[in-house]
Amino acid sequence: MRVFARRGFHTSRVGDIAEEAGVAHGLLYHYFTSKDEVLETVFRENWRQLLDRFAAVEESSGPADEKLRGLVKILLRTWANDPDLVTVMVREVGRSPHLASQVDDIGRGFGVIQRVIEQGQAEGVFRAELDARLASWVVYGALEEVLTGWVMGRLPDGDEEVARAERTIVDVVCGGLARTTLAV
Amino acid sequence: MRVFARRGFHTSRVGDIAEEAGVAHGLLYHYFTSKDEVLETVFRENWRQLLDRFAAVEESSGPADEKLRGLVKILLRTWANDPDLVTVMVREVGRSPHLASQVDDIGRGFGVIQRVIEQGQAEGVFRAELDARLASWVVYGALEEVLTGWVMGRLPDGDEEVARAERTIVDVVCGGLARTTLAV
DNA sequence: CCGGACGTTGACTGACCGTTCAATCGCGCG
DNA sequence: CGCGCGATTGAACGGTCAGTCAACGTCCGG
Repeated sequence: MRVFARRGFHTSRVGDIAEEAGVAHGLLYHYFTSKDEVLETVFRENWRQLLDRFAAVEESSGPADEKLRGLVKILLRTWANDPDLVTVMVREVGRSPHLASQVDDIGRGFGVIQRVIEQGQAEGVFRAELDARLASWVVYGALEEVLTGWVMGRLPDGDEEVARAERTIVDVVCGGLARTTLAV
Repeated sequence: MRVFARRGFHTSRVGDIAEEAGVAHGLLYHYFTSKDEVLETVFRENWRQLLDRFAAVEESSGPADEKLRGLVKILLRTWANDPDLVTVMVREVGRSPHLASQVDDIGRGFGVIQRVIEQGQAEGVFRAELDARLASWVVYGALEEVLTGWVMGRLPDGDEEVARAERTIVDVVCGGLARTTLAV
């Protein structure tokens, strides 16, 4: 019943959504009260999955930098699996006046990143003088921008590219947070 | 004549823009052929300024990490000076089907960052094994996300905050790119 | 075979908004 | 003073689109 959503951007009209789903647009209003609710549902459902995977990484044992790598992987792999979905999430999520619940959910994502960073600081792996909250935004921003680049077709796509991006982001971010980096 | 633009987001209606400018909405069409052209003009004009300042930094003498710090400063200071403008740039620039010229201009911005990074690699200040192009996206993404956080009111604003953000971003980014980071 | 409950449809509506344009203003020049 | 022309206005238009609703199909239980 939500199959229709995982394809396509949500800048589209109600008619498009319905067509994608193979039903008349009127039918949408039996399941959702408004177009916005469709988007919200899709977003929430998928973001929740992402949060679950984030939580799993956070709760796993291991050093903070490995966890951070795990978080990066999750986001990039999601892209590889379902570009259209990522398009929606990245483009619509950072958007304007959305419901408080969505903001909360997004905040939870940042919270995970922030806590991992703080853990790293406590362990002495990451520099303690950095503002963990800001750093989490930096990390997320880096990820989102690369995803956006793919979505917009302005960065080359492909499996190797995803792997390369994963390496680059992890290197920069972990290196930047790290208390010490060995010269190569 | 463009005073009207530096206030407010461009998700607004033509009427709003005109009202902001203190003229009747019909008058807009003596100066611009369409609403989109207004946006494009505002964007181009301001982005050009930003590019000029970027270029100045790039051409200045000095180590790459200092230049990078300079670029970060430019973007964050722009925010401090004119939040509304940044709102427009950040929110509308990453957007979908815009003119090729705009894409080119944006690309030029990334180009500057990329070249500074490459310079750093050539100088041995930055790790050479990183993909400079991807890294430039990472850097820009980090900046944009923090700006977005301010725009959305989800990160605390204020002069000290801007300064703190500048430090955090520079630390993470330069540290991450750096060949060696000294333990603190 | 009937009835009604539920799923489904798509023509229709009402509002919004970008764009047009005929009418008006006001300023400078002869 | 008055003519003319660019600047300016805002009512009207047309298209688009989210949301409504009355009608129709289908399926099942009695």
